[in-house]
Amino acid sequence: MFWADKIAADAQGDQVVNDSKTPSGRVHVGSLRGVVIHDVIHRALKYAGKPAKFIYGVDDYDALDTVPKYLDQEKFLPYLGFPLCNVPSPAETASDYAKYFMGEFLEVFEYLGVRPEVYYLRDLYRSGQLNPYIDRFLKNAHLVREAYLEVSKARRPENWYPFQIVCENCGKIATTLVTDYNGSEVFYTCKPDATDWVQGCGHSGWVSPFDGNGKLPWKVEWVAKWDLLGITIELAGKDHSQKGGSREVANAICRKVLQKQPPFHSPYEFILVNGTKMSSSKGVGSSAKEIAELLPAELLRFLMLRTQPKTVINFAPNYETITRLFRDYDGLIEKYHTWAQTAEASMPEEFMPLFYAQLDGVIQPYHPFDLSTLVSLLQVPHLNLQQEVEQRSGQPLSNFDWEIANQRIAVARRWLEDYADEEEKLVLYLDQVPEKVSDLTVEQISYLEQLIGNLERVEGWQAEALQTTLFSTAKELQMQQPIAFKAVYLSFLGKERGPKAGALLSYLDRSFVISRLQDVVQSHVVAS
RNA sequence: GGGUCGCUAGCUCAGCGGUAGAGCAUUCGGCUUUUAACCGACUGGUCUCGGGUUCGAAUCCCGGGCGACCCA
Repeated sequence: MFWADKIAADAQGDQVVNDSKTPSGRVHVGSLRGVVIHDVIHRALKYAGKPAKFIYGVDDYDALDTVPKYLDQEKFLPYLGFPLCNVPSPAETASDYAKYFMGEFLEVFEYLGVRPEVYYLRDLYRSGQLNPYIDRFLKNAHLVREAYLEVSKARRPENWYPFQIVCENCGKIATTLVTDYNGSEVFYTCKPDATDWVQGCGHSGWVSPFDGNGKLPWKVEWVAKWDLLGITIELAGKDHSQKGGSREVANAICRKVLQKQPPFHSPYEFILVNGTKMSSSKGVGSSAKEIAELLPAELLRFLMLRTQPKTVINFAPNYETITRLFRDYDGLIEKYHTWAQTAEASMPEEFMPLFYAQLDGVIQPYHPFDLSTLVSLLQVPHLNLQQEVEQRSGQPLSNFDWEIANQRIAVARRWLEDYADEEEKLVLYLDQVPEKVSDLTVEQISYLEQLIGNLERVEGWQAEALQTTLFSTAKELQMQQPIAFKAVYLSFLGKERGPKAGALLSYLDRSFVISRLQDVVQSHVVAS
């Protein structure tokens, strides 16, 4: 059974699926894995006929702990340690920092057809909804300390309380330490040495912890959210899921203080780019937004779904990875199409990743056109792409087929522009003979010699005629066609393969083509 | 130093107690014009290693190696 359906099958009663994110900066594609996983679990629940809802929390009461390098350091450094919702927005399009970056992320949600109910922690705190939990955790601070000690071996002082006040004097939340609670107010100090990345102002005093004056530490806050919102399913990235890690601490707090079972949990793996973890602070890899601009939504979902949550996804936007992704997807579409015509009862499991990759839950078959071919065609000069696509498809294309084809053309074009490196692009050797021609065999050289003569005589200089000449010359010498074509490609591209040779030559001047071929033949004579 | 997850065909992955699978690549064959693109076929694996449990292990248990990550 597909992993999400398995989770759905085991669920009893009403389900609330939750996921959350701290909007501390630009979001990486790796963060989408959790989003898609939770979305699919939610869909699987509904598919299984179980009542379920999907909510998404924005942890905007967390502190700004670093200023991302793509932002104005001078402007944002003074806000280090502030709750994210109290930091100004980098642009006027949003009211504050948290909304700005979350807004970017939510655009990607929309693009991917992920539509959870989004809630902001600032609202939960300021509206007083979390007040009962704040009171309870403060009164049971000893149990929270116990959980930390038992699970993560972290010893907290006897007067440590699980709460952080937004300093009334300097506005920071990261630097304050609560050391007492009298049932309605806490005593806190904004400590200069609380963290090694920002200094507190030294202010201290009694203040109410309620109605947004501060926040619970996030492992505790997590538990409060679970209970307040009735969350029953929440997975977490592997980083939080370690033994003694934050999720386990939260589970222990949940059991000790609330005496309730924590939600269903299972860890999921990262998405690596070129073998390293994506980190938004290091700026390695591609942002969710950038990848969403490259890949159609279904393909991006498919990327995350075809691999089980516990397996690492290695994603690099190179030729190999990208074309394989599309090929696998299109292959499944065709297979599904064949299966759907004999339509039996339930969908085989192999189609589930495809099914859940759809935005609207309907798989609409189409006549696929290979992405790698489009990448090639786009690099052939003077080519009528639409016409070429139609011709090669071998059947009339429907409007939907064209929609998909045009989408793929856009992907191929963007990939060539933004991601392809020189090795992956077509490079014409205009000024010099490629070194690789030394690989040519005697047979291939004689083919080129013969070709020179035939090309000098060819009427006009059109792609079709040239293509015919290439073939007929091979036939004259009774050569295998691939061997002949390789000789041509090596002479102009330094590679054994290339786009349609006739079209390639037609773009070049006859005199250049002939003199190049003569140079190649000559160099071979000299070398041998 | 401790821990979590992973390791299956060249590559990407499925299988998770009952005779090792898919796609792609490779190879071979075809192609009087689909030549980075078509068609057909065949290859290809002591399932990371060593023990154990079992009638039977890729699948469960223990230990080693390697990789990714987390905590110190």
